[in-house]
Amino acid sequence: MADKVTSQDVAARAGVSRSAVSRVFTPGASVSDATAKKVRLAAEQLGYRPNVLARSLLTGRSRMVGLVVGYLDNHFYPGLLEQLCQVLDTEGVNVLMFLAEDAEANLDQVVNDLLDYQVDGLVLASVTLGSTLATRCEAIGVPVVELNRSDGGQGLHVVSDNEMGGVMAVEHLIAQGRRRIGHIAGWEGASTQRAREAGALSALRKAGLGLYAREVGNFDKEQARDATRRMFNDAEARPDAVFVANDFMAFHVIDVLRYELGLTVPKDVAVIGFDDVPTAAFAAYELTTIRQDLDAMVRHTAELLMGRETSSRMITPSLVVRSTCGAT
Amino acid sequence: MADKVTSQDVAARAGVSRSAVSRVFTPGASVSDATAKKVRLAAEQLGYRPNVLARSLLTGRSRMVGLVVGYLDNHFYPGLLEQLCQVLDTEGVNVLMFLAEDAEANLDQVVNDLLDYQVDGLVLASVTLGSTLATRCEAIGVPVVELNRSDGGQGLHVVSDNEMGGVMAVEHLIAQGRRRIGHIAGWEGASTQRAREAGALSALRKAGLGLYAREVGNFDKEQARDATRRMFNDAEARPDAVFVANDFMAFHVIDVLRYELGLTVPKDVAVIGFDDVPTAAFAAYELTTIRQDLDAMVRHTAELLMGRETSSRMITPSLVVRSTCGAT
DNA sequence: CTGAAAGCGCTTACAG
DNA sequence: CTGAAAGCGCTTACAG
Repeated sequence: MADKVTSQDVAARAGVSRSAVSRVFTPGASVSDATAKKVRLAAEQLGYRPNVLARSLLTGRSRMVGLVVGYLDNHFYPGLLEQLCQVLDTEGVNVLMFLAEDAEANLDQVVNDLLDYQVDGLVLASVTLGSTLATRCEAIGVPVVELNRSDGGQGLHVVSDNEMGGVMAVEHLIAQGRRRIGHIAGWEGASTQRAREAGALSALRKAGLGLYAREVGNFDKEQARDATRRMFNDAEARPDAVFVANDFMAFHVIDVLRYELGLTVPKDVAVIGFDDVPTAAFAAYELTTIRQDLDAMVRHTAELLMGRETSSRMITPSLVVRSTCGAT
Repeated sequence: MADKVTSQDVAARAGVSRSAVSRVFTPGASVSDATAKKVRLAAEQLGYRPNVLARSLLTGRSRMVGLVVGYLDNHFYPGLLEQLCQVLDTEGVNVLMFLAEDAEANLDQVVNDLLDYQVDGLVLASVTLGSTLATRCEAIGVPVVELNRSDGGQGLHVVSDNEMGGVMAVEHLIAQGRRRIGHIAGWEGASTQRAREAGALSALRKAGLGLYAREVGNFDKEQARDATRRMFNDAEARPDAVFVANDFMAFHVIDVLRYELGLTVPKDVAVIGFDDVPTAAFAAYELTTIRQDLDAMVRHTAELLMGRETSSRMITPSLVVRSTCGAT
């Protein structure tokens, strides 16, 4: 194992000081062309690359952002991760990943770990920070942005206008002639869930309707299936439409409706989801859904992290019509 | 913004030296209970946490591993990422993410970036490193393991026995009575593709058959769809089965077969995929496939990174029978 | 433009 | 068990 080559080595070979070497690798520092040339040559020959960690110790900036995400099963999150990596890459910052499986449970532990790495910022996808830690992050000047969650009224958050999305979903169902509209909810602790449902309820109210049925799927595969079974077990009085709180659950809802209960979508029951993950466009589903503008969400998140923006934002979602909500 | 609290601050408050503070936070160092207690109390009160970056400078270990992955659309990779994060977390190491969209193109750049962060190891999921960089990584003692790719005969790699998988796939098709077997290939530059196809061919040969049709889908959604259209455009002479190089393409192949060409799966044509991603189990697909043992792959990768294992490994895949390959 | 010096926050032999 | 000292690899005022 070769010795690590340091700025000292490069300096020696180039016949300059370490300061000079450092300047050559610091954009905007003042070095003569001659010096720069000598240094770059020596660095090249030696295979020298600055140690980012050592630099961070001095500058106080690590050029890393911590991302904590609850789970990756819902393809919304890999998409988010992908976009975030790309956008941050253009800023020269990397993503330090953290999976908080049991979500809120050990989140404080996770965030502390991340903070120990001196991350320049934190993005919490679908998880919410306790106020103690939030205060601490603020104290040490680390911006934390909640993405797709907006519980703490305090901190920064970037979310879709989920309530508007709920309204759009139900209005579409009603426009298609549906009247017996059910809702399969996600985790009720999530602000996204509450807002989506609130929107749905207000659209129903406006139409002089109420929620025809309601079950909780907790954003979980099996629970969504069970919720569907319960909601449709009375063949006489079943809903003619269901607004599912996210696409991930909607696929399972459709599978149960079609392959277990023998119902036809959309003829017997219309289904609408939320997110517009890639699978929603698959011919086997052709899921009508409320699209979250991931691009705008991630872009604003990056601006917040970079400190070029300082306020939370609500992103406007849009209706994507596919075949699962055809007219009766 | 509060001043950062350092080990010096804690030492002062606890009335000990910085060395003592350091030892308290170094597992296995010798400190008296009394000292430890005083230090922990002071640290607690001050909200002190060791700076991992500073520590890394000394120890030469950053406790970060770089992961570069080509894309996340294929759900195989988010799954892999998830498992890797979990397993490495138990070792106290974090994952520094990097997306190499245009794959092999700027990979060297990406790897250099990662190396600048002093990562303790590198895992390349489905991408392959140029030999120059590979040598450099070896020189500086950074293990690099190729996961789900095994081109460089040199370095460490962890892959499924893809050839065996190809054999299993075709043997299953034959056992179901299929004889006109087509193959929709992935990217031919990938070792995984070549091995899977080689296995398929050898199983066909053994049965006295040849490949009935072949098209290239390049592991891409649209290309897979086009490949399917080309392969099935002659209604008289179409294959009665198709082995698709991965599940991600297989879903699109099935969609085209069913919804564009009006064929029935498996009655008209049997389909078998590779990977066993979660969507394969969805009722809308019920895709028969060759499962890669992600758990074993990730576990071995971690062992290699930790230096507890030193040799490459081939993991045995398994056949998962679902309804897309029913008998004729 | 350039170098000597101090210092980022921590760890680790070395004495005691 | 404990502290003083040196040092990890780099950057940044400060003089020149």
